[in-house]
Amino acid sequence: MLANEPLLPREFFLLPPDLVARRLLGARLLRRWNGAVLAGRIVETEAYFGHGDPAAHAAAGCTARNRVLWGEPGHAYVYFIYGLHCCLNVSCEPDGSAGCVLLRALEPLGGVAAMRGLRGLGERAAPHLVASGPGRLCQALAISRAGLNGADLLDPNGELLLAASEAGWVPGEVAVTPRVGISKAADRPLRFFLAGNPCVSGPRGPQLRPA
DNA sequence: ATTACGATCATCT
DNA sequence: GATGATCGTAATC
Repeated sequence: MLANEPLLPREFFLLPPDLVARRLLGARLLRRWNGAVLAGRIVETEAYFGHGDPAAHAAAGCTARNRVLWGEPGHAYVYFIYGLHCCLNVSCEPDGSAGCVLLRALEPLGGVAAMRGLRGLGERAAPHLVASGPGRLCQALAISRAGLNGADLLDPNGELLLAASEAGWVPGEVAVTPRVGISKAADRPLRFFLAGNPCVSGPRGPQLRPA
């Protein structure tokens, strides 16, 4: 059951988004769906700051779309983009600050057949096609704005939550690059991923120094 | 391997 | 009215 998983503590998300993004690598995202549990390891993240970050949605100030960013940390900010995709963020920083972390890719761990189905992939599709990329991640876990935007990811009874990595799991090297797909502040090194993991999306280099 | 483009719509100017 | 934290397909090198 999901309720037995060791969830991340709320304090984990009080830190600035770059630190949270870095530390979220290796953690697991769990989704209760249709009586099954879909699970994946977070292998790629991006940090967006609540202040001084023109690429962040929070730069527009508090609006109807992004208001969850200003609330309690550890909640889901889900938004619709390019007319057909959703992206999932985790709010961080204390109440009143709007930092967040975009979850960009998962390594599938459980419920993989269901995830392939949600993605419209064949049974033989490679794992790295299942949830690598923010839009693919949401499709693979049946995450949409309706229902999950604003959800508390630290509620053991919730449908979507963040669990610690397995006991004994050891993170490998972390790589850092500029963020993907943005036009403003495109030079800041705020994308983090597990070096060498095949489920990472997008460019894998050149890498900057590990944090 | 790399580049280009269309899909499609909520949100903001 | 323009833009966008993307993806899949197609074309070209």
